[in-house]
Amino acid sequence: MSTSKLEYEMKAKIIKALAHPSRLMMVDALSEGEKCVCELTELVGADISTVSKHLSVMKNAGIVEDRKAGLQVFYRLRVPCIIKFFGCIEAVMREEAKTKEQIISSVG
Amino acid sequence: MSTSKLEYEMKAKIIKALAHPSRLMMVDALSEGEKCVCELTELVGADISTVSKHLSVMKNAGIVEDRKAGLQVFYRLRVPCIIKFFGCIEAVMREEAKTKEQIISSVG
DNA sequence: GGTATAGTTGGTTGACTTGCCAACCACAAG
DNA sequence: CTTGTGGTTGGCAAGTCAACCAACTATACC
Repeated sequence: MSTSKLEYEMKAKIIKALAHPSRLMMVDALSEGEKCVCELTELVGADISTVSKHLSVMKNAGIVEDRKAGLQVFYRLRVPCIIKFFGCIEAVMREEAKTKEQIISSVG
Repeated sequence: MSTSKLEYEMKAKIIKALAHPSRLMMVDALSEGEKCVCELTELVGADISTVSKHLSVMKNAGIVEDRKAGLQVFYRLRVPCIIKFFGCIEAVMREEAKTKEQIISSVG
């Protein structure tokens, strides 16, 4: 089952949309439920225009969707499994920590 | 359980190392078992120096590890769960396809 | 030693990303 | 209709990334 080049490009676009500390922080927050831009802005501590752009990157990638309510815009995860993905990323980090430990103990 | 800014940065680094079509293609190939740089070069169809740099990005992020055997260097996945991650990315793509369908049928 | 092969590293160039400010749009409430 | 608030968009400066070529390292084999 060969995967086409176009498909890899689409996947890369989605993954790229997750590949930023502030965006990860927002996704983490959104895993608890929808949040307005103002809440996310306070959370990440950046300019609201910056946060808005981050959100539009993720929206464009299909990771989040929005809903306007009065003056506020609420964002939520469109595909909750994104959260599980983090488990594997943490596994990579644990592996790395383990390797570093071994290096340190072999030097010590 | 609040996650620190540093932790988000580390996770983002790992995710960023996956966020490229050629690198995804290589990870996919490596899920079948280790491959030498020459095989991966042929697979992605880029200059060998480009492929080598992609691999070093992933190695630096802890995604792959390498092993030298004679003239060749073999790379393999360090944390196989990376592959499962793709399942979720595909879910995002399916959701997106579904939404587009709805838009098209509502227009038609 | 000399030569060939497999990879890595350095350097350059063009393209993309990020973050902020400023300007703008949309809704709500006087 | 004006004013205020919440978001978005445009634009710029700084930084990062990707691809190739060229130069280099490392191993193998003669």
